[in-house]
Amino acid sequence: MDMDKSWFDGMEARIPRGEVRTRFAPSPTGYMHVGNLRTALYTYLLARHEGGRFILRIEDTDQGRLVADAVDVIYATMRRCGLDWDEGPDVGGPVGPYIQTERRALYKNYAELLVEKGLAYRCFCTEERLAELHRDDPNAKYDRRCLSLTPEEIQAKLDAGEPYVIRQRIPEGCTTFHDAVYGDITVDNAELDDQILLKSDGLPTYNFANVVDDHLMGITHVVRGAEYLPSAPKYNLLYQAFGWEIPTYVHCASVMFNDPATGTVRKMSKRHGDPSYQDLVSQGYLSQAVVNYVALLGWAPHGDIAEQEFFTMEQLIKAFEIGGISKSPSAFDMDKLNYFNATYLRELPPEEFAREAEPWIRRAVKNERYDAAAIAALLQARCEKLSDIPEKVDFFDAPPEYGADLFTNKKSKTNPEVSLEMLKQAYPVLAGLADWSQEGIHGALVELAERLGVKNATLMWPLRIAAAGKAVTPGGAVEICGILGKEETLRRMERGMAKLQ
RNA sequence: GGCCCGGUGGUCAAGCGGCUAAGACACCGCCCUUUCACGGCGGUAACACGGGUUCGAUUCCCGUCCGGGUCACCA
Repeated sequence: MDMDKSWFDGMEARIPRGEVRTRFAPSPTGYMHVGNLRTALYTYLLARHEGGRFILRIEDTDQGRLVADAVDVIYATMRRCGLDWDEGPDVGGPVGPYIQTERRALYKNYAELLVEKGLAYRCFCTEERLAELHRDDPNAKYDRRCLSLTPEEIQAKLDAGEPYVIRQRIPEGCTTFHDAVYGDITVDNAELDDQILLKSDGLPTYNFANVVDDHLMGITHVVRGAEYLPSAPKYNLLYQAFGWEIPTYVHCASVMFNDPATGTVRKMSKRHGDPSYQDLVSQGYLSQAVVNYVALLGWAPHGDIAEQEFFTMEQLIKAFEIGGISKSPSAFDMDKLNYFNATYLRELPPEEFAREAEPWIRRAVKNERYDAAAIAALLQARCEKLSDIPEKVDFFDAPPEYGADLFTNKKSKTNPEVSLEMLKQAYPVLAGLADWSQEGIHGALVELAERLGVKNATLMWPLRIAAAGKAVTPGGAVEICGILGKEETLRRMERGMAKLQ
């Protein structure tokens, strides 16, 4: 079993030292969970805060779950969120390749190394036998049958071409694992299974690939979800087996989903239809808003900025500290995301908001005569997300059928009779108006209201109802009429008056 | 079920032995107003429970309860 170990020295020599290095290591599933996004963000922020490097690694060792173009989804998501990486599959780097399937020979070498040291062993048990074991006792761990195979028996099976996996031999005793957020966690090794390191297809399991890659890539801080906490002690055992330095682990509590429909809270999952990052974007949420909100889900700033909620990426980088990460799970709250999104939307320069809003406006307003930018101006303070838009502006193209009862509004002191009178008075004024700008319309109407001795609302309400046919509209009578144009406004007023005759 | 982790208002959360226990979202009220929003002002609402430790516990320890996570040739 003499093997050439020159590869080992070669790999070890490439490991970068002396800088903080973090990595985001998603598996390409085709979408990004909000929880994953948060992990990516924290990982990124930690590296940037420390002036270190942020690495992207693709964990595609599950051949049964390959999804086409999934890597592109990861790239696109991270770019849109402002998470730029220093090393990765596309940009390369000193410790590549950065895709696990392109590193397969490596894992095998390292697994064999452990076998040689007596810290791992080949297991020829079939999946059927393992299933049987499990059937007898659902909680059963592997019974180590293959641990007692003699060298001759092993060689014979190897020669016969029997498939096998490589398992780590878990020693007796207890293992204490240290986490930067949770502190020391100790478990009895008896709780741990002789975990599989190398699968029978020659690819590594997640746990093994993680340790090997994190080591070889010089990762100093591993940020990941708290769902990995129970298996974390196994990592120590692996690092110890290799004699490698253990990186700093930073576990983050999971993101739960607060479902307003059912009023229940549960772990966020695609399966339940909980929104992924892509879903949010397609619903008209801004990436910066999502990133800002998600940053605060499980982390809080400290010191004199403890009350700050709105952060640019630069500010997050400056403020981010491991000490601010919380230990308890937090619920993703749509209401709060809406608040963040609405705020970001409102703070956009009007032209930029108009650009974002136009496609959504045009879903409902096909008539090009109606100016999208003018409509957008009405919308900016009135929507929480872009997808709110179409239903708010549908009346421009098609005023709905409405009843005369809409003309009654107590606060505006209107009823059908008053409304008819107001429309009759306003009609000639507007018909004769030369300046059909919002200023012009506003001036003429305010003047008319004064002349008639009624409050502005008494005149404006019936006009707005006639123009839009809806009780609630973005913008008031002046703005709506301005966009509709004189001709269409007068036509709708006629229709309104007809209803009131 | 075993093991691991957690528990401040409905939600996100500050607090890290001594506070009238911040702030934000949501909710309610008032103001502004050309409907609705935006904006401004104000309000309701919390330390899961029981033992310790201490002059003093939301803060430290233990138990209970509750919640979550994890027990794959998936990551």
